[in-house]
Amino acid sequence: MRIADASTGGAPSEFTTRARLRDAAIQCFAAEGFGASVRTIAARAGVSAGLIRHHFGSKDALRAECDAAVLERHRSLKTEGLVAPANAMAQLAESDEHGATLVYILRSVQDGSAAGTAFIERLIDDAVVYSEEAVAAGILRPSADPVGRARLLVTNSVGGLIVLLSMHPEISLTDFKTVLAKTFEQIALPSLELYTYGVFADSSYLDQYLLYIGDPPGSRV
Amino acid sequence: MRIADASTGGAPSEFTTRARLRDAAIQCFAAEGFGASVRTIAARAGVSAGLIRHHFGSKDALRAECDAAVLERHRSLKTEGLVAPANAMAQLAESDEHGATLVYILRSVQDGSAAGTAFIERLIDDAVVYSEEAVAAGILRPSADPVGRARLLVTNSVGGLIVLLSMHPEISLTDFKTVLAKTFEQIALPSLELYTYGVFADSSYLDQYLLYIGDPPGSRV
DNA sequence: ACGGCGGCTATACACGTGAGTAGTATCCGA
DNA sequence: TCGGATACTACTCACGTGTATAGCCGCCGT
Repeated sequence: MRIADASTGGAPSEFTTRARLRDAAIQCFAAEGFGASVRTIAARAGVSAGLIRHHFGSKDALRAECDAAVLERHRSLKTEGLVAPANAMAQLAESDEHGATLVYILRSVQDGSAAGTAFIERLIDDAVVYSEEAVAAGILRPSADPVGRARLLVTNSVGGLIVLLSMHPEISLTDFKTVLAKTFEQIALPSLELYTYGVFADSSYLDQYLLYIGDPPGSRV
Repeated sequence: MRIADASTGGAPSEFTTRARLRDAAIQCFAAEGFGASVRTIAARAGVSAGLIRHHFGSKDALRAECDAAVLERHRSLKTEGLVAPANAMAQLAESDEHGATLVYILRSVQDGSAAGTAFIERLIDDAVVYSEEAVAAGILRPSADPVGRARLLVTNSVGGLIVLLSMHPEISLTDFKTVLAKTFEQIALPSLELYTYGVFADSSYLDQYLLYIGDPPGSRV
C-alpha cells in the first residue's frame, strides 16, 4: 500500500506508474465512456489488467481517482485565471490534454455520476459569483433569479455540448481538439446573438409569466 | 416470422403481445437506460426472457422497434398540433405515458444512438420551420444564422434537460411526470428572461465577433 | 554478493449478459 | 375429434466483465 506516496514522498500525482495508469484511464473513459473495460485501459497503458487492480484495488477506485484528478485539473486551470466567465469551456478545448479533460467531464455529467454532479454544481457556483461581478460591472443584465439564471446557463451550455458531441461518435482517441473546435465554431454566432438580444421580439411571454406567478390560478399544486 | 402482422392484418402496433412487450421495454429503457437487461424487461411484462427473443430475435431488434414506436408517437403528437414551438417539451411531460416517451427520447439522445440523433435532427428541422413562421409573424427576432440558431436552441434545451435529469437519478418508474414538472418549473423564469432580453448588457461581444469573422486574423487555421 | 520487496504478469473464478434449443400448453380450423 | 400452428417457458451455452491469487523479475540497500 501507499506505493507512490512512500517513494516520491508526498505528492501522489507525479510521473509514477500509478499516474500513468490513471491518465490512460482518463483518456479511455473520455474516448469510450465509462464502459471502457479495465483490460482496454491496461492495453492503452501497455500493461496487464491485473496491475490496475494491484494499484487501485478496483475499477471504481480507479475511476474515483480519475474523477479527483480531473476535478483538480479543472480547479487549477481556474485558479490560473484561464477560465473566463463567458467562454469557460472554449478555453479547455485548446490543448489536447485539456480536450480529454473536458470530454471526461462531459462524460461524467452525461453519466450522472457524483463527479459529474459535483462538477456541474461547482460550475454553477462559479457562474453565480462571476454573474454578480459582471452585473456590478455593467456587463451582464440583472436577473430576477440570479442563481436560477446561472443554473440555466450552465446546464444548457454543458448539456448542449453533450448533445452535439453525442452526434459525433467518431471521437477517436486523437482529435478531441478538432471536434471541440468545430463544435464551438458552429455555435459561436448563435450563442452570442442569443446572449445579446434573446430570441423573442417583445417581452409579452415574460410579462404573461410574471403575471401568472404573481397570482397563480388554482389549477396547479 | 411476421407473427403480429399476419394475425391482425396490417397494423403491427395494436394490443398484441408483441406491442405489450415493446411498451414494457420502452418503460424499462426509460427508467434504467439501455443497459436494462432483457430479463428485466421480461419480468416487467410478466413473461419469460425467451419470449422476447422469440418475438424480436435480438435485443437490438427490440430496441429498434422501441425507437420506431417512440419516434412515431412523437410524430403523431406533432400532427395533432399539441407540440407548440416554444414549449415543445413541456407538453410531453403532461401525461405519464408521454412522460416515459420523453425520457426515452432523452435517453436515446444521451446515449448517442441513431434514434437520438434522428430525433434531434427532426426537432431542429421543426424549429427551423417554426422560427421562420414566428419571425414572419413578428414574434421572434430575425437571426443572421437561422438554422444555427435553431440548432443551438434545440441542443441547449434538450441537453439542459438531460443534465438536469441526470442530477436526479431517482426517477423511479412511477413519477416521470413529477420530476419533469419540477424541472420545468425550475427553469421557466430564467428561460423566459434569457429568451426575452439575453444576458449581456450591450452588444459589444457580438459586435466584436462579427468584426472578427468579417476579417479573421491569421492566427487560426 | 545477496536477500527481500515492490512492480508486474498469467491464470483462474464468479457473475451477469445475450443468444440458442427443446419442449409444453393452448387455440383454431377442417 | 384431431392436427397443426402459435404463444410461451425452462434450460443451456458462449462470452465478456470485474475480481482474485500465485508467482516471476529486477532493483536497491546492506
